[in-house]
Amino acid sequence: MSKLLKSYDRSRIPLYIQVASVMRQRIQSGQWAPGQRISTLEELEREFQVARVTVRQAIGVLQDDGLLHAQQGRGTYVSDLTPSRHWFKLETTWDELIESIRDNVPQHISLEENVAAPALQANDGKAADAYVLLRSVQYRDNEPYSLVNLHLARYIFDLNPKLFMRAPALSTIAGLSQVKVAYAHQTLVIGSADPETADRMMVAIGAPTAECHCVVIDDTGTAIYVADIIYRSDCIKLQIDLLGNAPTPAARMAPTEKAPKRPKAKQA
Amino acid sequence: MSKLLKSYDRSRIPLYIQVASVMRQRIQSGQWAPGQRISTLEELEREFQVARVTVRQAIGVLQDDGLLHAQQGRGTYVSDLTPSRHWFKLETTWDELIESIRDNVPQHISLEENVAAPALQANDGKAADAYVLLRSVQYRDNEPYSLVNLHLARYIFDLNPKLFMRAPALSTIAGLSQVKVAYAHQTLVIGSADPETADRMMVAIGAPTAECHCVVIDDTGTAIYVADIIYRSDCIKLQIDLLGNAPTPAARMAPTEKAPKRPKAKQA
DNA sequence: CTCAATTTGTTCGTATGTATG
DNA sequence: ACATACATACGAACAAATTGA
Repeated sequence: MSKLLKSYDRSRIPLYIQVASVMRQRIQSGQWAPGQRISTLEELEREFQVARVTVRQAIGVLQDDGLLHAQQGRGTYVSDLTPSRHWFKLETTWDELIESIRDNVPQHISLEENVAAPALQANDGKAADAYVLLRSVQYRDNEPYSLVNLHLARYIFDLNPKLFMRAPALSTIAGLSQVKVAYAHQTLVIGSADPETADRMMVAIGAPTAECHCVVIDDTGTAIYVADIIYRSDCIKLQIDLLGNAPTPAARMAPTEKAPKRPKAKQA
Repeated sequence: MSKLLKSYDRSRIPLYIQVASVMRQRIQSGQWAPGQRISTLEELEREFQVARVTVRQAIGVLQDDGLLHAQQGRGTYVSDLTPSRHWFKLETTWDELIESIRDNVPQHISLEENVAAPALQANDGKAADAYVLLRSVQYRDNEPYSLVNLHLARYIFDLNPKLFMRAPALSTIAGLSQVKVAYAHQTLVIGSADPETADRMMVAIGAPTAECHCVVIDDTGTAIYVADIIYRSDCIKLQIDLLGNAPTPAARMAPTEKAPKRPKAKQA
């Protein structure tokens, strides 16, 4: 261990992983541009206060990921085509949210008919008499990006069970004229993947996740929709318009007159 | 390595750390309640498909953190007083944001007078002629929770340099009658701590962070305030009101007399 | 009180991974 | 590339504390 292990030992994570993590960040943020030659091993040794071999291990990790390639006698270069992270935009207003998920096709894992009420937080309203639990995985480009645990009030689900199994529940609710949505909110915290999540999201156990708790409350103050959604952290981006007058195109042009548009299937 | 290394080897992070990470999550989420006896070593071995010693190492980590205590012959228990995470609420509307940071005292690191323009993203407007760079750390209960890199348009800073050094820049801008705020937005992604961030935030290198990019654009389309803020991930909570009619108490009951009256745009 | 069942604690041997100089 | 030291992980066996019958 180096003499300057100051902030390293706050973590029990292998040094070369930590170094690789920082270098990955620099590449993804553009601080190290595609095609650019990065610092020499000696410079990196000094910067990170680690042994030469440790730096090389870190570089090895990023080479495996295709982000770097080292060449003897020349130096180490950032790959020309660093795959830009494809951000999945998490919308922050009802209309945009409905619009953005309209064509999603949930890949259902299970449907449990008689389940306990979901864990409700402050301002989540009161629990309905009965819930069904819908569990699903969301895909994009055949890659899983979120795991959904949805508690749906039983009587809401019964209004159109088939549609709830086929289309995003939120869109379906928005299209049900019998349902009066009074409040809707979500909270987001950063967590880490448990074994099941890790398995389904194809990430490591303990990898960072965004945990979203989304609740819809009807005009009787009942929480009719309680979704706990776990997103992979590496594909999530929130965009928050602080003044509510964003000049973005589209977004809310069409008043969601009608129900979900019969989602077209994307993946198998 | 066990034969069932299925999702483990997606990460090169030590197994016992991964296991500890999952158990910590269960405690913090309340799935393992305070005072409760957790599964036996044998059960945990089976669940995580790891050796006994590995489970014990994970438990050791959480014992060091004061979250668990094991007793020979009895079992392993969750501590009675698991310190509930005190969330720092990240507001999502202009008025609430201003209000929430009003009394913050930034702990300045540096002020650079002649710096290059900040990296601007889509919809961030055009760059000002000159910027100053203000770097600071935010504290709460003497614990650092965020690192701020603020690019402030030079001419804005010059309007009241002393105040900008003393109070949160956003509040200051909101109180400047000369400044017309046209748009304001922020984006949030999940990242990982580089060495400097790790050092200042007192977390491990590579620990997950919330990276917030907050931009204020004036009526000439110039980005006058560009803040890149890195939060510790374990103290951040976003609360998003999807319909904009949240029945939350307080928050805005007191008509913040001095606050900016200008931007009041809000959808019904 | 003793016994047996349960549960955590300890140790050994081995193999591989991590980090230094 | 090498020699060294220490960390990680496995499986298995055994020891020690607790509990309740």
